[in-house]
Amino acid sequence: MDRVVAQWAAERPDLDVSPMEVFGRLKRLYRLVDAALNRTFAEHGLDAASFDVLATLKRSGPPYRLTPTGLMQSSMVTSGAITQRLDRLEARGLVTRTRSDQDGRSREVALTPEGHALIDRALPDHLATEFGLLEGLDDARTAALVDAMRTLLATLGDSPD
Amino acid sequence: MDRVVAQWAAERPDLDVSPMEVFGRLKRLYRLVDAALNRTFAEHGLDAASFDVLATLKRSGPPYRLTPTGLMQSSMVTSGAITQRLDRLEARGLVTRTRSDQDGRSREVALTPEGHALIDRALPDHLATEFGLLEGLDDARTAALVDAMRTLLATLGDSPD
DNA sequence: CACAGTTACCTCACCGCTAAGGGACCGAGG
DNA sequence: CCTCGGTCCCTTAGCGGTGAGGTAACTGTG
Repeated sequence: MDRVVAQWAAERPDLDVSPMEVFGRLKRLYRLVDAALNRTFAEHGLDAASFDVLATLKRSGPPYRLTPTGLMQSSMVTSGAITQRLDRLEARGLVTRTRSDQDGRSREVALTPEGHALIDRALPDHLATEFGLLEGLDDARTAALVDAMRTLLATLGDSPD
Repeated sequence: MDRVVAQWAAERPDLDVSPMEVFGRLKRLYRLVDAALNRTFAEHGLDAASFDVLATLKRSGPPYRLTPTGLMQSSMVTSGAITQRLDRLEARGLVTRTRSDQDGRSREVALTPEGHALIDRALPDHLATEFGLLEGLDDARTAALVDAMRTLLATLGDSPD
């Protein structure tokens, strides 16, 4: 990224490209982190999308049931994407999908015992990977990073979750 | 994200999920930023992938020529993705693709006058959008953010660019 | 100079997501 | 009741990406 900024300074000295220091690194960091986390997911036969659903159900606590709409909101993807994720997880026997008693339009997605077991196995490994990535960052810098991201998220109107 | 961490504390109090404070926000921030930047790109008939290629060619300076391999390395995508991006840009007359004189396997991708004009129009708007996103972040926090990301990228073995 | 290995780019099958739209269902107001 | 707008989920076409593999061109070795 330093080289990118230097190139722009040579080619378009009239422009202030300093924001690229932030967003260029953000993109690069996201991609590398994503790849690193996916390697751990793959060890458990998962990918980020499947892990996301299982983890969301798990951390919702008993009775480990959510609607597709709830999962959609927590995942920042469209309803079509959730349908397909659930198709895959259901086919593997990791979740069940049943009609809601209260509302015939709604479905209830629940973790099966296999789903519970899988997320309980994968989660500690996932956290270990994340800890490993943070190894080089001392506590003060980590706190500063979280603080800055929290501020940016507020600017972007990040509501819940 | 605060709620996510609280949920895990209730459901799995044995696990330290503090890294999620970082990586959960990173993912969320990336997605929101990506969406915001894409809106600006769309105003110029572009998307992030096309902008990426045009900007890389532009900042490479005269003679504004790079090989597909060079573009691939700078973009962190596979060669197949670059081929398709170039297909689209070439069809729109924004770049040309010619055989290299020195190496018959290699191609030279160059900006056309239309490509130059488009990236020159889009870049200032793009930077304005980025400045807008950083509005709420003071200089010290911005510097801390860049510093932390730089450290993490080093951990992840980020080499050039 | 022949050949094996490497490099550069492209091709293709597949995958997950989006966006748009459809069907089933709910509930408030005539 | 019955209708009608709104909600919930699913379906589908299309898109951009990956990963594996193919072809053509270059290079170093004997």
